[in-house]
Amino acid sequence: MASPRRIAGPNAKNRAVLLDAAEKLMLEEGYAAVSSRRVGAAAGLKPQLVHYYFRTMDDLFLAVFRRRAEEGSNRLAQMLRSDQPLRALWAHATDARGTALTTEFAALANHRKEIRVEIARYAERFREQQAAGLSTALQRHGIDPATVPPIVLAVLLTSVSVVLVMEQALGMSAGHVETIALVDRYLRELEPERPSA
Amino acid sequence: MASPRRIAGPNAKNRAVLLDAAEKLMLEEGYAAVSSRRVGAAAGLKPQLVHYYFRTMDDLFLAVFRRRAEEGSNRLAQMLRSDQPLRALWAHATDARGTALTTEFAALANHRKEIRVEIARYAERFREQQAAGLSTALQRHGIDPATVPPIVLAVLLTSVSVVLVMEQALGMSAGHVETIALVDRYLRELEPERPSA
DNA sequence: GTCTATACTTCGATAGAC
DNA sequence: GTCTATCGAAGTATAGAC
Repeated sequence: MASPRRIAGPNAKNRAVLLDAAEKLMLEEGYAAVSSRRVGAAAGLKPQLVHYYFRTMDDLFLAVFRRRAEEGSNRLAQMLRSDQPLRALWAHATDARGTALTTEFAALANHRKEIRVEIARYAERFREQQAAGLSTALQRHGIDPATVPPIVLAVLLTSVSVVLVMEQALGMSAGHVETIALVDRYLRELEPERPSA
Repeated sequence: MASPRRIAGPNAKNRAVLLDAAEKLMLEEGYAAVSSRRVGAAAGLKPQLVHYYFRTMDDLFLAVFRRRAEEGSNRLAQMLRSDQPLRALWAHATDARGTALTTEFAALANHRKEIRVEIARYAERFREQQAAGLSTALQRHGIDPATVPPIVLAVLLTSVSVVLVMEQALGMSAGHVETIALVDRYLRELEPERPSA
């Protein structure tokens, strides 16, 4: 049975401030740095307010995730509508900030059940949507989807970009430029034209 | 200036017990669960003993890492000597336990500088060694290393296996069997024969 | 509706006892 | 050489004041 404690409504004034602070902390110092005290300090508020706006710390994490998830879905749809969807997807996937946050959430999810199911559900939906978009893009380029199934392409795209970003954060670079060169070569074959201005 | 406190020698009797407990905790509940109290309890020892055998918690993490790293290097050399090195590498990379521990260390490294540099150094060495092994393996199979540079293959191998294992832990599966099928197809082309008994 | 005083738990680490 | 008593800081969360 959950606590009967009163909690702020979804549009309360300091909610967004706390969400911003939590996301920033998470990105710069990892999810373990996201404590009520640290978030409060970063937002210029008393730590107890975190528990007024979000019942538990997990609620806070979920709220941060949902805000980004919604944005991510919209961005994906937009990229798939562009005239160079493959290039757009690759550019977005290798954007360090976004992918780093995703990785941090994946690590967090590993030992928080409630968060895990929500992230997994979102990620699966994202992948299916991505694969569907890749499928139409490949057809438009005259590629037979039987050679490399679009869903496999989606897995590869995610895998390579996630690991490149992770390793970059660690200060690693072995094989990075060569891998990126290979992807670029592949992209040039499939989407040769620069977008018309 | 470090503390003048006395610390046990490297072969003190409870050291290995604590290392085992820490590694197990890390694997099952994530690095955040590795506190002196939890490790002590899991090892059946007083929590303060953790600080006798390891000056700081970071020292403990590094000791766990080094033990596995050494084993990993040996295993890699052994796999590269086998008659089906590609298959051996892939099987090892997709082993959930080993890769999960690696990922946990990567997450930990993200916000602990000392640990980060050591992990990065090891990972770079591991990749170079892997690429060198892949290079000879490909030559033996008559593949031109210019098509797909061995170091890129090493990056791809790591990327795909890391992400598959991570997602599996989250309960995701979209595209997994298809991706594994593609890798298997590739492996069958390169290393068609079952090893002779 | 918004915020604070406060309780209770767990953390890493050290000084010093055996 | 091995272990324990103990400290101060930080963690989450609640009850209740404004």
